[in-house]
Amino acid sequence: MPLSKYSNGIWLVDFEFHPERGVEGNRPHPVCLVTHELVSGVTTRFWRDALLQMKHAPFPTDTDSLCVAYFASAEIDCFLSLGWPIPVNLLDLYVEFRNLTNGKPPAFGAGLLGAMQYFGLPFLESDQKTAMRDLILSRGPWSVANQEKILEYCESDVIALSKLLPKMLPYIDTPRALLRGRYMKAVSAMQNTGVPIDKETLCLFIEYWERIQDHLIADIDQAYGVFDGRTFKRDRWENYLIQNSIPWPRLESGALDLSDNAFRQQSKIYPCIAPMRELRASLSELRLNGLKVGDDDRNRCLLSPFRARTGRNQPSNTSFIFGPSVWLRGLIKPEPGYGLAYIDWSQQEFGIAAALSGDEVMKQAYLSGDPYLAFAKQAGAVPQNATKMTHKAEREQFKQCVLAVQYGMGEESLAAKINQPVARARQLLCLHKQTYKTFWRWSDSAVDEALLNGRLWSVFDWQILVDQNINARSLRNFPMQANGAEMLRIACILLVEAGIRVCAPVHDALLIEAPLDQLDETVVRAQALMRKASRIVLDGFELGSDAKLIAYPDRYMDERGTRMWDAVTAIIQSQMQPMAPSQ
DNA sequence: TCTATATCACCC
DNA sequence: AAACGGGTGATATAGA
Repeated sequence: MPLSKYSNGIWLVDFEFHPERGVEGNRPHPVCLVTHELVSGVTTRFWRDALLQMKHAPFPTDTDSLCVAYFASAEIDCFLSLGWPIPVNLLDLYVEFRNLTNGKPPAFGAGLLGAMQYFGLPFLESDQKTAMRDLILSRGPWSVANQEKILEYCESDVIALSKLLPKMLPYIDTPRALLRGRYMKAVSAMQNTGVPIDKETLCLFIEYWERIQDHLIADIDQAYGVFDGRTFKRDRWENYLIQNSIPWPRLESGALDLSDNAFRQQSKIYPCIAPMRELRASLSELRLNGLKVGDDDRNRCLLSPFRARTGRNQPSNTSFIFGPSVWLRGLIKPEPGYGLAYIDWSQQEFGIAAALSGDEVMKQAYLSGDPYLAFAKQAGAVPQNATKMTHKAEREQFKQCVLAVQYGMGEESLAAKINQPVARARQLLCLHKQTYKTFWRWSDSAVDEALLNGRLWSVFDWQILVDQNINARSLRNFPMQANGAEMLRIACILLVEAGIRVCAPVHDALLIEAPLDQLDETVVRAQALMRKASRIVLDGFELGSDAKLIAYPDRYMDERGTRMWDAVTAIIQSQMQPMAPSQ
């Protein structure tokens, strides 16, 4: 990577910060900044009061300078909090270290400490780091001595970075690294925007959840007697089964199979099981206590970019509103005067597979607008004039077959999924192989490539290092998932840079926000940019998208969750009634 | 009583 | 060895 072109310097930066008022979900409150210019070797420290006086960063952030950080979205979050212009060129050594070691996890993790250790560089002990982090999170006020300690610590990270950069340079592919850096800026913008949440209802759910559970259990468990409070007891369930002479599937380990799947199977034969299945399904955890909602009622959390091996974001399920069950997405509600849109690419992985494999038949299926039905037609399983309505069952089976192929599923699992004999599943998989021969050659070649050369990579070179015993299903899936992640990153960059407020990325979808009078027009622009992102990743092949619009005062509602949402809100209503007079 | 593991549920 | 890709996280139970 040539650094000489950056005539205004190479600036290594690190902020220390804590969430505003200590509330997770709030924007960061910068405490201090240390910069180090690589060529001159000059290090400069800035405490918060100095930072607040500045209208822009205390170093050049134009096209002729390079800003370098470790997990740069955090640094950019601080830029946004301070209202500073964002650096044009951003290099994130965290992202590059993840890419360098992806698939072979470094002994000390992917943090700065892990990277330093990996390259044989000295570094601060991790317990010292923890102590310093706690000191910063305490939010002060700090004594002069402690301020000095915090600055010292911040500086030690910047100096570490200055040692790490030269070691990593030989492995860094500049244009791609800067593209990933651009994504980190978009990540920061999305984290800064966040998802608007109906906090009132959120608080009601948390407050009433145990009462709702007790209500449901009291109703149903009297016929079984297997609950101890809110806990389902396996041995009591076993007793119930013995007493009622009901056989039950077991796991490899000999334990009862208590999955919903087992309950579903047995419910068909023993209808008395059904109510217990319903109860267990509705009791599955609420998990809302960890949701990070700021004082302005917006869900903000670390999106954890590049955490997954395929390069996907991997935010915490409890912190992020898109983590828990879909019915809880009803908590997403636009602010007055605003609307939201959830835009997802249509059959993204199928489209990626078609385009990158160059399978013309598969591309044709994608372009038909209904790949699953098109597959059934191409395979000769339904007439050419078949529709979603006339051949619903066939379409569903061909759809499940397509999904099965994407995940590398075998015939037995597919058979179970579609509730058909294994022979039928085998036939479907055969039809896929016969219909999409070019795709299958491409898929085979990914496995060969990985085993031969030890790595696989996406179009912009997100790589995975592969050892001999990795399973072939992962390898076959990697090109689809990793390039899907690549496409999402490009879309985030394009939308954010176009000034669209992106609330969150969801693997193959984006949640965006706009004032109500601009919502329709913003969605049109966003969809155009998402098409553009697909062309960039797929060498001109275009993927379509579906948009679901939500206008204030409506809330987001996923059709899969409507039933549960209505049931829960009804119980809360009934529970609240007796309290009404006192309010 | 605390921790580790297995199992399960959920997301795309 | 398993045979559904990539994940996070809660809970029940076994074990220290």
